[in-house]
Amino acid sequence: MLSQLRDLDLQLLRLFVTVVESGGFSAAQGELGIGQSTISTQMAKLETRLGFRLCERGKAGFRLTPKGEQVLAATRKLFAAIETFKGEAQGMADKLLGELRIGLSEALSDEVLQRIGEAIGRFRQRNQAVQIELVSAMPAELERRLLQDQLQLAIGYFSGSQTALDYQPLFDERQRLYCGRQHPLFDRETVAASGLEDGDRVLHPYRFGAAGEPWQSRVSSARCEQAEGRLAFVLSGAHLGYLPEHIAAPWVARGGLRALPGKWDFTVQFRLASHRGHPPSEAQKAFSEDLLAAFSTC
Amino acid sequence: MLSQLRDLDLQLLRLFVTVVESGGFSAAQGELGIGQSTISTQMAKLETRLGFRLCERGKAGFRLTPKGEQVLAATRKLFAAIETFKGEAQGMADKLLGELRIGLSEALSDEVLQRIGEAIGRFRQRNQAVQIELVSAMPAELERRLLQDQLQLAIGYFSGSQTALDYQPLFDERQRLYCGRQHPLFDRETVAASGLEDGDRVLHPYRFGAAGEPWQSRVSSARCEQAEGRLAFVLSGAHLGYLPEHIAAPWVARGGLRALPGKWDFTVQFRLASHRGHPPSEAQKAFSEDLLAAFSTC
DNA sequence: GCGTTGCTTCGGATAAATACGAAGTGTTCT
DNA sequence: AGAACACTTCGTATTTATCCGAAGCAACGC
Repeated sequence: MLSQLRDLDLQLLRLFVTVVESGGFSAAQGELGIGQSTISTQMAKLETRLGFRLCERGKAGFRLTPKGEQVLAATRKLFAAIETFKGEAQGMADKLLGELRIGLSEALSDEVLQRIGEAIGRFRQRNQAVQIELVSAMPAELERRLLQDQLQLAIGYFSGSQTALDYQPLFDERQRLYCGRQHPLFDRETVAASGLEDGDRVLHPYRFGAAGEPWQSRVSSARCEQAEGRLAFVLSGAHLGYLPEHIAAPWVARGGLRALPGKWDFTVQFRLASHRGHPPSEAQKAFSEDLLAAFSTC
Repeated sequence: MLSQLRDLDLQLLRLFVTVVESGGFSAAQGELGIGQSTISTQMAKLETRLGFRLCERGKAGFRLTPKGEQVLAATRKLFAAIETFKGEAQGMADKLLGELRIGLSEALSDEVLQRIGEAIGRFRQRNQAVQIELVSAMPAELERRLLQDQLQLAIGYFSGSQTALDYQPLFDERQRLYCGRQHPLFDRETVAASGLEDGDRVLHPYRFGAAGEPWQSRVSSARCEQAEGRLAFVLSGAHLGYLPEHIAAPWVARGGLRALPGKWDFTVQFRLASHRGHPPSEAQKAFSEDLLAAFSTC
């Protein structure tokens, strides 16, 4: 009646419930591990805060007052709510939350997509509720977005090594030099280096990594960043160009493309990039793990 | 992750919410009235207990972590539950609860029943949720049940004054001496005291209170506790007997009964009795008040 | 570079909660 | 009547919580 139940003391309520369950003050002292005088004081404090008596505990044993009954019920409800909260907080401790935006380079092979799918599968089996967004873009764009924290992770073949970014190797992709059916070199058994010098090559405006292309042409009147566009140039018969094997393979099978000898091949390393500056979220760390695991068997 | 959130500190959670609403530690120090170093310590404590970080508060302003968002939502739910509890406890403070068993003496007049009804009406307008039970029984039985705490209150004409019971006067009931049509005294204009001595009186085995009956007969071959039975004896014409006026009135009107002169009348006091030993419940006190108020205009 | 801001950490003062035991009260049991 | 029991009250000790200010750190803006 007096004070307006300032900051209801859970410990007092817990004590009250224990006392009720024990059926008396002195009976509860074992359960609570404190002396009965303390219990008496605490109960008195609780009753003062509430403004009414919770139990009769005179001569004739221990008995809840009607209000005591009501308070007991209300307290149990409250404790249930607290348990719920604790459960939620507890379950949250080792749960992955937040969102994850992942950039993917274009023209990934089926096998790579398969493995990325596997990584997502692994991740989804974790205790998580993460919003995942996949974004396809060219490598330079991916790096830009990483630096602006629009992406947390990106998979692609990245030119140099931006010091602000962290790279981890995922897999290698073989790039071969192709010519189309109409190209003069298409029917040649052997291809001399001199024969290549005059070739008009499709340029990739984006620099491949350290493992540079073994051949640079003098002439280059075509440029395209995307593999599809480069394929079109090569199919024209007017240009030579590097393509990933998995893009060219079906055309080679149909006789529309031919790979020049292996000595001009090179491999590009696809890597997983992230922003070095900010500490990664739990979700990001976990997904990176899952990605690396999925690609570990390459 | 470490400790299992031992006894979740509401104050810490309250602080957390305030900090979020203020949008930062130093911004919250005005709101909370404590220094920012304290806020920092408290937040760190909360985060330790939960096992994870709730917010980022470096250089670039204040921002909740995903888990922080979740905890914020869970905390608000918890606070709602606490408010509910406080509301219930608060509302209980001045609410009447429990049950009330009230004994009523038999053969109450319509007017008395009317007033008891009025008392119940008053009581029900209070802030209460009391289970009321009415029990009709003879006065001796009512007193016995009061002493055994089977009843909290009883209304009746009680013989002596049991020291263990507390009595409060409610109203007076006039008892008159009646004879039936067949009785020799029925047609006498005047009735001498000597004429009464031979009357065979219906005895009431239960003693009326201090205001004893002014006439005791020598002969008494009939006894009945209930007014109805005494009425039957008197109607027989063979017995004289005391009856409450309200019981006799309709028979007098029809010429079946006649009241002997007023000098033999006496009044019985109906009283409200309760067990002196146990302190009365709030509900009992309230109902007693309402009863006394209802009868105050007698 | 240098000051500002926002937070963290440390040490120490103060206030409050929590506890115990002894003494007291009132009831019940023998 | 006296012992036993259950609780209350009182005085006090000890632990714990709470808070402040000073110093330290890192990032940002100028």
